[in-house]
Amino acid sequence: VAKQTIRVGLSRDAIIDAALELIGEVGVDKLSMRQLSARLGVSLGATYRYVPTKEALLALCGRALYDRSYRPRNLDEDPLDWVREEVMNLYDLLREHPGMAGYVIQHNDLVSPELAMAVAESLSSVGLNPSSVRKTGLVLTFYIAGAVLTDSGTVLAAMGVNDPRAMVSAGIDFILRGGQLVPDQVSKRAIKRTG
Amino acid sequence: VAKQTIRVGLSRDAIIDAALELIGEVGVDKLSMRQLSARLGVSLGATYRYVPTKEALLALCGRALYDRSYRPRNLDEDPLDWVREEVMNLYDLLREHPGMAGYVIQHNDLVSPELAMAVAESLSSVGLNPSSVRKTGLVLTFYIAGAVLTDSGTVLAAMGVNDPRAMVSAGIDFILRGGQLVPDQVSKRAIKRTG
DNA sequence: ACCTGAACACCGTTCAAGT
DNA sequence: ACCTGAACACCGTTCAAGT
Repeated sequence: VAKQTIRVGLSRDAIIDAALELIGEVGVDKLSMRQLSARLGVSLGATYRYVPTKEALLALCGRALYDRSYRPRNLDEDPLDWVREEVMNLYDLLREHPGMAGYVIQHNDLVSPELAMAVAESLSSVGLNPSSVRKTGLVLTFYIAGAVLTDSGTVLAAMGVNDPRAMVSAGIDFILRGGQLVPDQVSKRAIKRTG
Repeated sequence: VAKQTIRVGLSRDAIIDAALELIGEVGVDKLSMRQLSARLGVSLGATYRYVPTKEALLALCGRALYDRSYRPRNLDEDPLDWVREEVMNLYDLLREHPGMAGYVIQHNDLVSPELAMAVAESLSSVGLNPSSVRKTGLVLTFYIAGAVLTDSGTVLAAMGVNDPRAMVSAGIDFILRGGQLVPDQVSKRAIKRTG
């Protein structure tokens, strides 16, 4: 039978985009290489030309999600505000792609180091000493991981909270301020920008 | 052919134990119902008599892990010490069962509510007001989730930490004390047991 | 060079059939 | 009642064959 092979112009980026789109609809668990190839209008083997394995594809998707959430900090921007916004961006994106959060954190070479770096940088630029940067950064990084990983909506609902996003953000402030137990004047002095 | 069916005495608990054992060896990803049945010396169908689905089995394993980590608090025990130990117990168990952490948190009806409850209870018994209990509890819960989920060893190594377990524990103290930014006398007053 | 589609070795799940 | 093992519908991955 005569059958012409159309030049599809497939690319790794196109595959990642389609994968994230599909994940947004059905979640990571139900993503299959066959379904993905079908959506791309391409045979199964074609997809495997650009992506060595499903695992690798998911890693690429995780990285893509982080890249999409990333916005460089403006020089005149408060570092802590910036961290807060970065985290909420990632939070929203991960929530739009069910199952990616769990995947992203288990392969923590993806976003964790960069996030931790950004957090540490912003903390030290706010005037904290190295020791405080380390400890606060540690707590903040794990807090973010937990808040972003856990379906915080469910957990927070169980705790009587009805606005997850606001509450997660409040938790960030809590940590950045060194905890609610701190008297006001202390936290203000510590958080106020130095420049 | 003559073939006798031996009474195996299979049970749900035996299946969970074997599953956790297997997970400890190969991780959640490579656990298969066939391999599990083989280890139990039982046919595939037999396992499905006691466990409706693989998903359900994993949920049961998550709960079993939490139950194993749980130790009731002694009346004369410092509530915060108890929380710290509980968390580290769970931390160790999850680390011994690769992939369970990610699973446990995604199905957060498993351990999160009880952990959050235990945390909140111990915080209020230490003398914090309801508002502080909520905020500290929130942060602590997500921190624990993150610390336990993330392969903290890798992340901490990237941050120049060489003893993950101690560092995770230190993070708990950091939160319980309301952060390192707190002057000593404040944290001591806040953390000192009331009784 | 790029793509197809059949094939392989596995899954999770079900269910008639055995004792 | 409890268990078996074959069958079904899917996977991820590979690779000869086509253009």
